[in-house]
Amino acid sequence: MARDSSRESILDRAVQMASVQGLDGLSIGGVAAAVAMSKGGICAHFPSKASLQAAVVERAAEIFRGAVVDPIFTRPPGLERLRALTDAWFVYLSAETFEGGCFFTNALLELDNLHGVEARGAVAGQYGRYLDLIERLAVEAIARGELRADLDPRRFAFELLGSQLGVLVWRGLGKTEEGFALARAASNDLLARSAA
Amino acid sequence: MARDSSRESILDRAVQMASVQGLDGLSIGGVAAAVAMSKGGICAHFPSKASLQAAVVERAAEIFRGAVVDPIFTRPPGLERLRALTDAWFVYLSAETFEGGCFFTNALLELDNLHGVEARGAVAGQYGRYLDLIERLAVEAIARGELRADLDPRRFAFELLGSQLGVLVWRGLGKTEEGFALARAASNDLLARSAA
DNA sequence: TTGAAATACGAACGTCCGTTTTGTACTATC
DNA sequence: GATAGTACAAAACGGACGTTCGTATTTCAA
Repeated sequence: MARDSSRESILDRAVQMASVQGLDGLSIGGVAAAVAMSKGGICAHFPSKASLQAAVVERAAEIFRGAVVDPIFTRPPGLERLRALTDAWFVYLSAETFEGGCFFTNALLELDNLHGVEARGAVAGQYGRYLDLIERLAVEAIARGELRADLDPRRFAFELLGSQLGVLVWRGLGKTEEGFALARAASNDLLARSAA
Repeated sequence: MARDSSRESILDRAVQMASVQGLDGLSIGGVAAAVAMSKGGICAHFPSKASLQAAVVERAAEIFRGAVVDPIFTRPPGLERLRALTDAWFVYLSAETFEGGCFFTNALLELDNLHGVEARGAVAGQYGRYLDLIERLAVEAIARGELRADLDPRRFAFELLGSQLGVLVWRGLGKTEEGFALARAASNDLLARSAA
């Protein structure tokens, strides 16, 4: 098997497993069994577990960007692009892009106290970029006069994220559909009362 | 050492460790070292890891009730009691009642895909009870005419929880104080626009 | 003082972990 | 067709895991 395709297939599987078991709970032996390889074969591509974790976070970021971030830039800037982001996130979750739900929220809350895991910084960095993106979209919508001028874009991002986090909790309770309904209602309400 | 005091000291330490490392990441050897006992000594009190996890969840629930739930019933029912709950939750988190943040949110998102862990149901049950409590407090406030009659108490609980979840994410990003400020603002805004 | 129960230690079991080393197919180049 | 290099398997390493068991210590009642 060609080097790159093998590496990619390992990574794709490892990302899914990490989203379920956690980034720290990921095991080389488990990944090896899942892709029908030996542990040694995995270690040939990733010299250490930490390097595998780092590559998994980077791959998960690519998947997230491809599913949620990149598509919205085909839409016109401002409120419409902001709405596209919220829609894309709900699709991203309901489509089970990651088997374990939201890879980055899981990883952030798993690792936030584990100072020994190298990938922790990368996860926090990706998460921060996502929140900055929401904030930036809000700023654009304000500048275009589509959202209230006195709106705090940081708080807007906080509240929008809150709806998404709520879905994840409802999902953990086995009430995913109710969670989506509540989150859509909350998001729409947030946008409505933020409108200029 | 007396049986009960030993068991309690093991549990108290195990709860803190589980809030940091995760309920699944908890190890008997680690707990043993933390309380300066042998692994065998731990196993004498908890015949299996699953039984330790179950006891940890139950102990964590007691701690949570003691810190957040019970105190609010000294306040008059309705809006005041509801405000007391939000305040108590912020204190509960900022006081690091659990070293790892919010034990139950961590555990819920850790275990929601791990169907093999027995404690998963107990965690979800406790979480559901908390959300039901918020909803019930909202219903009472509505009945007393303090919150809008057309308010959906379930959505109110969803949005209030969203603020609390947001703090946990901000905490994971190393911006705990900003998270508290945003959450307080969001919670106050939620209460203001829900007022009758 | 003796006997029994409670309590915890310490060693060992088998399994899985991450990692390293060795062996072996295949592939491409000369 | 010999050679070099890649891609992976297989096995072994020390260590940590959960669990079990035998034994020592303590506690208390008879």
